[in-house]
Amino acid sequence: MTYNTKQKDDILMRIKSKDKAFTVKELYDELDNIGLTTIYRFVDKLVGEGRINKYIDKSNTTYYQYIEECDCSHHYYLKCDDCGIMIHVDCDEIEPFTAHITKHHGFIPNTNRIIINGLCKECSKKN
Amino acid sequence: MTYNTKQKDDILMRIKSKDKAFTVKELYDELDNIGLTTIYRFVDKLVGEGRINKYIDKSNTTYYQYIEECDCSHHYYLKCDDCGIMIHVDCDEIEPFTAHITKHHGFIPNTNRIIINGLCKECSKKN
DNA sequence: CTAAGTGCAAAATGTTTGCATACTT
DNA sequence: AAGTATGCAAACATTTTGCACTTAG
Repeated sequence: MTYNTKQKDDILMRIKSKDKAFTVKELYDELDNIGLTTIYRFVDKLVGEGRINKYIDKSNTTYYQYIEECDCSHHYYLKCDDCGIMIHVDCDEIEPFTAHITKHHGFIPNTNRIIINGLCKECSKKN
Repeated sequence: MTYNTKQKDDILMRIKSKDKAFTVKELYDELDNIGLTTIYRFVDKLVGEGRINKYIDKSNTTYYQYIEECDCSHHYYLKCDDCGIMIHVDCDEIEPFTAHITKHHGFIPNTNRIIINGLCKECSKKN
């Protein structure tokens, strides 16, 4: 139903190796012998499967970020509005909050994709 | 330094009247005698000022959403991955969580822009 | 052998820029 | 009057599509 190819392997490996958000163009420049179209199609597929996040910044650039496949259901991301870094956090403190949302607001949070925007330690010092 | 114009008033009023995310095109179609460029420029400015959120969905459409100017520092949004609705919630339960992030992770959450993705009541019933 | 995937070139879409004109202060 | 803002048309960048070809199962 879906075939494994060298291209997909290469793209995914590259994506997994990144510790911060990336653009399609970046990926394209880093990978050899892989067409832009292929990257768009595969990246879209991963977004559809919820394996990577997609977002857009002020300057209208679209970024993607890989979502670690971890067994923990208590993780979230801290994304700095200033430098753009995305910090993966794994801690239980989010539990009471998500539990509250489910119970009182009837909303089921997707714990794989919780992103808290704000200022990271370094950037908050600078300002 | 910055002039008030009918166009800006019209656009802002329209934005404020919306209870869900909107696109630039939508705004353009609803407003009379305002150029697309003007809308892009003004909306970008609001994004820069942190008065509206900008995000992109799977189908590559860019959406904007007005951030209510409320004095409360305990609010957040619940955004449904399925139907796209964005629910504004104002409740204290988020406090311990954001306090934890500040204290233990040295990260200062922007409490105006916390968005929790997941499934709303209606959509979770459907699935 | 068949279904799925690839990649080019072309098309479509969305966004930004240059510039002359109009409006605010 | 001086500094901004507007809006058109053109330029630009990004993303998608059609299609012939290749590859995985």
